[in-house]
Amino acid sequence: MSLRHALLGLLSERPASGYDLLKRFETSLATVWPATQSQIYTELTKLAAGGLITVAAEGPRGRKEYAIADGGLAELRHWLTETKPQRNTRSDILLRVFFLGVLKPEQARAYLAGLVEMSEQGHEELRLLAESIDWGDDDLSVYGRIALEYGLRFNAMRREWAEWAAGQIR
Amino acid sequence: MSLRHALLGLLSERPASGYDLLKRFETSLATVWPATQSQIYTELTKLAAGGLITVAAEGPRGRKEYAIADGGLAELRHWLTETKPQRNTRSDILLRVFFLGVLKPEQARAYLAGLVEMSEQGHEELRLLAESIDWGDDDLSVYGRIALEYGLRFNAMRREWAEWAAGQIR
DNA sequence: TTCTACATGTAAAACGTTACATGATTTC
DNA sequence: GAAATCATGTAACGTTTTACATGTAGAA
Repeated sequence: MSLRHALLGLLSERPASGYDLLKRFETSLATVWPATQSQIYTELTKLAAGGLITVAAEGPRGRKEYAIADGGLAELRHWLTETKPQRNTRSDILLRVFFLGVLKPEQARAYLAGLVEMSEQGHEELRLLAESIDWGDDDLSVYGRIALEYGLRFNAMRREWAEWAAGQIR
Repeated sequence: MSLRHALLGLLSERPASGYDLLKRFETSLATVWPATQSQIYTELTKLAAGGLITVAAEGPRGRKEYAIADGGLAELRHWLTETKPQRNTRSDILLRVFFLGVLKPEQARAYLAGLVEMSEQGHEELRLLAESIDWGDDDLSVYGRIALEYGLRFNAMRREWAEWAAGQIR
């Protein structure tokens, strides 16, 4: 049920239309919480029906600009402070590792080499993104920077691990 | 669609019943690919209907022992070598970080402190697990060890990151 | 005028979780 | 004989993905 919280979170920053939010999901949230257009519009309708957000303005082409309501902000804070994050996230990358024994050693190493490359690319993309942003000391900058740093460290860790792992296979 | 591959992977090691497989999902695969009893039994029926696995033996209490068929092994190898792993995994842990700005700084730091603790616990659990296993040099040992090492490094990385992040919040 | 971007909505299918339902064998 | 474990199956519900469907406004 985190999609609704992701939407509330984005709307807590500033009012936005479904279309605006979709763009945010495709960029900053893409690596953390992917969501489709279909899902976003459906959930916005439900949130508005529940009074957690309101239609603050209507624009051209049927544009509806949503704003977070007091109840929505309370729900967002409740989620952040009172509910525990899920520990288990599915990782098909790691799941595959368990079964590499059915492949020939060189195929298993090739898989791990692919992970090295994926991690390098991921790291580089984030590095460029970090460079392109003019970081201030507002909330978005501070927490955006923290999330981005996680990505950098994660990719570096995975790269080193995959290199080490390839060396374990004889 | 990775549940079917997880099942094929486990059955490639040795024949097993739905019940046996459920236990494997609750232990070794729990952190990587959680699955419920309901899901497992349903998928096994489908895999058997598709000829990717067979009922190799029947035991007491209606026990059905499944074995992987040639087609299933081919499908498993195809998945491992020809399909790309998903990059984006949802992380509600990281999603929350984006929105910590709606909390008071001390609440945000408390959240990150919780992540430090979670990572320490995760690390410790894996360390004990690693100690308790008698590692050989068979496939399962080699790849199981590699997957476990990932968990250790991941938890260490996350712990250090969360500590650093808490220091970024004024 | 044509293309691109803006903008929304719904339906069907696939996947995942929770709950219900049942019963046999083994162990104490 | 009771309790724990082994063992399977299905129904209802919620979430996610893919696909279909439609139309407007602005830019070139």
